[in-house]
Parts: sequence; structure tokens; C-alpha cells
Amino acid sequence: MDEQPRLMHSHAGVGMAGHPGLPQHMQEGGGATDADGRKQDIGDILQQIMTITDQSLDEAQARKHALNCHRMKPALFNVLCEIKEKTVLSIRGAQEEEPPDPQLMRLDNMLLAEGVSGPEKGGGSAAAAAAAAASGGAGADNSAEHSDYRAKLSQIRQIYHTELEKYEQACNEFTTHVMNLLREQSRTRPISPKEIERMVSIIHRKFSSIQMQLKQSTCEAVMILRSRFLDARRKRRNFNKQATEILNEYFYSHLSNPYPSEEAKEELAKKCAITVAQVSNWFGNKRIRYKKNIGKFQEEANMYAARTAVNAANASSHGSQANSPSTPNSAGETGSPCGKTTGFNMFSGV
DNA sequence: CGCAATGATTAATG
DNA sequence: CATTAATCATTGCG
Repeated sequence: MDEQPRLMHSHAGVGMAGHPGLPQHMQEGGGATDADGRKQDIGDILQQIMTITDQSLDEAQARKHALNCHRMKPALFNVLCEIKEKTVLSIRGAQEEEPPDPQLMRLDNMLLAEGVSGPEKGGGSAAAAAAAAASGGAGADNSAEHSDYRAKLSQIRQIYHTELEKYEQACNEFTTHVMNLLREQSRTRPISPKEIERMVSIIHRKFSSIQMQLKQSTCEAVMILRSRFLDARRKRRNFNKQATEILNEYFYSHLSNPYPSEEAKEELAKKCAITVAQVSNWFGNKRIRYKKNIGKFQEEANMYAARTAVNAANASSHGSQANSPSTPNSAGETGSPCGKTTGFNMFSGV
């Protein structure tokens, strides 16, 4: 409903309802004369233009060429340009630069953080985020556990990149195609650069909305993978015998103060091939469980006490130097050694 | 299967 | 932020 009323009154006889490009000079003159012939002429032309899209390609091509060479073509073209000039104003300013979509930014950020859209997987900065809990100085032990996760993640990444590239390529192809088409058409109808730009931006918008969907689903996949991975982490695996030996040894030889320092934890972690966090977990569990039922651990306590006592005896009697440098017990509660029950001050209780 | 042991997670605490 | 205490979820053994 946006036609200009001032143009409406003119074209009565021609079957060109609503076409804004109708020139003014065809009045419904009474007599069939010179003007009438021209009117008929222009009417024909317009009719042909209007119906050109209904024809077969070859036919249309021929017709187009004919129209292009028509003597009236420049004049009509000018009229079209003029009208377009006026009407295009109403279109302009409708849509300005859109602000960056916050949703899209969120997705981008997440993909980046997850290492999907970042740089190629190298040092495993992606896995670093996943293995954040297991950071510590001791690396290269949990890679086996995370390999599954990383493999799946990189699979997702690969799909993501492939799709992204595909979309980008398709977008470019389509854009150039449309631009060529518009350029071609600009010979027969007025097309401003502004319009081309607008068209291109529309195309880009469409394609980026597709990309958005891709990112969305990628994010979902990563989230699912992540939750599965966390669940998998919950699926614990018992430490091997040697590791528990080492941990227990430390625990019972520091029974009065079983709180390894950060350095000690790192040392233990390295020796046990586990992470510092796992060492902390172990000591946390051990302390609470020991305190909860000392009797149950008595046997174990004696055993390790005896072991360390033997070690100490070996070390001192042989004057050896092969002492383990890893456990330089500053506090030798083994001082009152072979004594069975250990009177500790672990807590207020006891 | 039941059950204890055990590593990991979580809320509370100072 | 490190620990505690409770709890979850597996594991491993009889």
C-alpha cells in the first residue's frame, strides 16, 4: 500500500496496474493519433518487460536483447532510475549496522574457551582447561585418561571447522553469484551500489544465522562430552599398590602431623604418578578415616611403623647414604618407635 | 549379590 | 584457600 497516488490517475488503459514507472504522457486522448501510437508503443514495451520472467530462457533472452536495443530504452531507463531515486529513500535507514549478537558472542567465547575454535591443538591448551583440576607441576600422567576426551573433542573441532569452511565457501560463492547477477541486471534496471551492498549483507546475515546454528550445536556437543567426561572422572580407578605404599608410608611416618606441605605433595605425586589433587584427596580421606576408626588401622599403622623403623635402622647402622631424600622427616615421631599404639594429637579427641 | 574399601565430589568451616 | 565431614559412585572380594 505504498504506491504514490499522484501517479495513479494516469494509466487507465494499459494493463500495467500499479507500476510506478509509468510515464506521465499518456492521457486518454479522444482521437487516435500520433500520441496514441506512442502510447501503444510504450505499453507494449512495458508489457513485454512485465512478462519476460514468464517466458522460457531462450525466448526471454531474445526478448531482452530486443528490448535493450529498442529506441525507447534509454528514456525508460532514465525514468526508472528517477523513480527509484525517490523510492529508495524509504528503504534506506530501515536497518542499520546490527550490534554484535550477545548470544553469538557467548557461543564464540565458549567455543574459544573449550579450544574448539581456537588455534590448532598443539600443547593441548584445550586439554589444559579440562584438566585444570589436575594441573600441578607433575604433568604427563593423566594424558591417558584424557585421551578419549581429547580425541572426541578434536573430532568435534574438526567437524566444526569443516562445516564452517563449507558455509563460508558457500556464502562467498553465493555472494559473488548474486553480485554478478545484479551487475548483469544493472544494465536493464537501475541498481545502486548501496542496494548491492544491502543484498550482500542480507546474504551474509542469512549465512551467519546458519553458522550460529552450527555453533550452537557444536556447543551442545561439547557440553555433552564434557558432562560425560566429568562422569567418567567419577569412575575412579584404584591407585596401584606401589602408590598406596608410598602414601601410607608418608602418612604413618608423619602420623602426628599428617599434613604434607605443597612441596611434599608434589614430591609424592611425582613418585606415585598421580596428581597433587589426588594426593590431597588421599590424605584428606585417610586422615578422616583414620581418625574415625583408629582401631581398624592399627595393624596397618604398626606395619608401616615397623617398615620405617627398619629403614631407619638400616640407614643408621650401615651408615649408609642411600637414604631416601624424598622424605626428610623433620619430625621423627618414629622417635618413640616400636611402641605400638601411637598417641597422637591429630585432633581434640583421643 | 552384599558389603567394605576407596577415590572423588560437595557443603560447611575458620 | 586448605580441611573436614558427609556423601556419591566404583571397585574388588567373598
